[in-house]
Amino acid sequence: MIKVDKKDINLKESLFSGQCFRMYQEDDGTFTVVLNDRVINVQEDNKYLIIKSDNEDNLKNVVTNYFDLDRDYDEINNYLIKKDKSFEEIIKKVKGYKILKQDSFEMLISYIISQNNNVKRIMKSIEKLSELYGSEIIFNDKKYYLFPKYEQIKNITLEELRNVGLGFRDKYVLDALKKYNKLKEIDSLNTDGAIEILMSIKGVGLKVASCILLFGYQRLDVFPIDTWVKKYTREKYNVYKKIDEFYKEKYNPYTGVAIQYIFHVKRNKKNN
DNA sequence: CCCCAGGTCGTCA
DNA sequence: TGACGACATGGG
Repeated sequence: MIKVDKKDINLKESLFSGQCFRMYQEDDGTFTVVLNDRVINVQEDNKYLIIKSDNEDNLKNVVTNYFDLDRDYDEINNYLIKKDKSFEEIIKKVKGYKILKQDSFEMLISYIISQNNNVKRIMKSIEKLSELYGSEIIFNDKKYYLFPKYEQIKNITLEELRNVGLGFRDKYVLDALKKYNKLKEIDSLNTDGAIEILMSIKGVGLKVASCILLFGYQRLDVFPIDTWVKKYTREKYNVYKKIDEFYKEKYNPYTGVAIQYIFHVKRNKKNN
């Protein structure tokens, strides 16, 4: 077991905000999250995150990195407020929400699966894929399955993928695997170049590419425009077209964070 | 049964 | 460019 300073993170808001698909709230109020290479259970008090895991190697760094605890969100928030006064209200509502640093390959496949799909079924599909092809982890006497590594599914066939029940998205996943090696260029590319490479994968459009870059590559300037954000932009600013340019000018280089805040507020309102 | 899901593709004007 | 239906599957 380890303890880390939780800073100002709100665990539940960050985990259950649609960016992550491998989190579970336990009956005792703690959260279990399947990371890239291990399973963690997180309990929080006022000041600390108390972490247990099947693998305690380097655990403090792993957790600090995953929850991005070392990033100065105050600086980002102040920047957004300076750019747009209406963020004072928004930030009050989303305080503690952070963009998690998730695995890029997992995000690639997960967000391809997410298209025209609902969160429940997305989670189920990812769970199935992990069960069939990922590594098994035993933690607290329970079995968990890590999201498969590229090497574990690179030779998968369309027929095998059918068993996962991805619907029409299975051929998109296959194309992503085929083009996997090209994605290594992403780190050396600017935003537009990175988006272009991702969109060369069949089934990856602007929205999915943006999610992959924001959640899997921590490109905080990249922002997914979805139906919620479109609605908000229409209602608040009376803007219908070129929404991407509109926001980029307003909030770069933290447009991704800004749009996530807006999305998060909208979604919470719906869930009440 | 019909509707929808954090979209994208193919097609046609 | 822009609009529009199809797309697999399961939950409401």
